[in-house]
Amino acid sequence: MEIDPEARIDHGAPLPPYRQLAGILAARIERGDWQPNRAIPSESQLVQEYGLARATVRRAIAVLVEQGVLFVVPQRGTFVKPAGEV
Amino acid sequence: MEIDPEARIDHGAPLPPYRQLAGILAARIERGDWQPNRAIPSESQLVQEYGLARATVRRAIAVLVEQGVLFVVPQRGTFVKPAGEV
DNA sequence: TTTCATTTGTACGTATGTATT
DNA sequence: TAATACATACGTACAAATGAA
Repeated sequence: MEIDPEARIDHGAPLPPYRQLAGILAARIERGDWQPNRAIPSESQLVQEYGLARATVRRAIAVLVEQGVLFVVPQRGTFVKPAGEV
Repeated sequence: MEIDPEARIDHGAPLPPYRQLAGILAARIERGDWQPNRAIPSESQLVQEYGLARATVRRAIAVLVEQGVLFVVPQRGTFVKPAGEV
């Protein structure tokens, strides 16, 4: 997919921000920013880091959960899903 | 699941509105309010009919799309998915 | 035990974009 | 030229559960 983990959100791009963020986060996981079973930054932190609304951040996370890249534990955080099973 | 297709949204119930609506719409489809390949009411109409925010209505629809009960055609409407395949 | 901050879950209202009719 | 309908995004608010102080 060739996504730069250092990329910023481009509100003028054809790809909507929530998909851009999903790609960026996936690239950062791929690169090793966060290990399996470790939490990624909270939604609030991602909101500040990427300058997006929380709803947009949540949507990006939903995409990755759908893809099996992340899993969410209510009231605890969002974690990187281990490769083959748990 | 025994859901009354005539039910209204109860904001005090444990089940969140978006899930209540998903159940109600599923019950109405089951009952035959809308036939396969026919459009259900637009999001705006459902917003008015059930007194919910559009985001909530969309979420309920997303649940049914996920379950294979409905399918969305952008700019055209939301349709009842035929039973076995298309 | 109580309090407080953190984090995700849910919902509201509004605005703009895009494609179809 | 509108009107319609879905797509996306913003900001705000409150609830519930967790964990630390």
